[in-house]
Amino acid sequence: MSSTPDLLFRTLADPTRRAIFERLCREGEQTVGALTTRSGVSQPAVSKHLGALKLAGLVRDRHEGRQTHYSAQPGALDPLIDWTSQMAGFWQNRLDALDDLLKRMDQ
Amino acid sequence: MSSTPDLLFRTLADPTRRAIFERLCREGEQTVGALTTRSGVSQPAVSKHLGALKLAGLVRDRHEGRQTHYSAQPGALDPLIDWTSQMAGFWQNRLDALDDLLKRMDQ
DNA sequence: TTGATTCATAACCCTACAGTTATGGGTAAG
DNA sequence: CTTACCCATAACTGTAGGGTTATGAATCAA
Repeated sequence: MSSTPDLLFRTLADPTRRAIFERLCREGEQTVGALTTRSGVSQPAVSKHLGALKLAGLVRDRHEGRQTHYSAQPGALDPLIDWTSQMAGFWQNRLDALDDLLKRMDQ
Repeated sequence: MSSTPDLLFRTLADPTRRAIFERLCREGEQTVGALTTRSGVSQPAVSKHLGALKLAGLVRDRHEGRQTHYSAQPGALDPLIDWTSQMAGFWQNRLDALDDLLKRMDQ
């Protein structure tokens, strides 16, 4: 059902890249120039990060004249949410099993 | 409230390390030797990954004789869950704002 | 047309880190 | 006591990838 979160984890692991994605989530659509401002890195670096984010399906790009607008892609984090709840579910199941065991030992 | 998910993302970005963590979640407590089996890498590599997972608070270790048992640490993924829902919340807010705008334009 | 602006790509450097083998400390077994 | 086993650490290597500068393609302005 849910696709592998591998690419998602690798893409979001870099702090600079994750910060760019967070800004797009918080403030909405941005041009590359706007994103470069206060990103702490050069414009080519930002472009590469945006390329990686796009490859992971985390952002969309929209060309308008000579500038490119990027925006966060809703739903792209779903595999991440699925994975975390699955992991959380596993130890929950074992806690339940332990609970059952204790109950059976009790009686 | 929620701590930075930076270390969590970096730690879970590696596929081998994430696979070890998944196994601990699915199958419960495991010794290093058991985890080395079918991990595809050497025992020292597994030990290093377990060290990294422990540093990120994702696993606990329990010493018993000459072997060390590792287990997934429940709740360690909470910052990750917080971060994702926060990001999801941001674009949800903007969708709501857009919705409001459209309603006001409509009347 | 010329010049300025915006972004993407190329080419390169350098560091972080995942992997390895070698080894030692601690514990159980003979 | 000696041997075998389990794990952690040290030391080293190779590579993936994030950073840079340089440059070109495309668009807008003068």
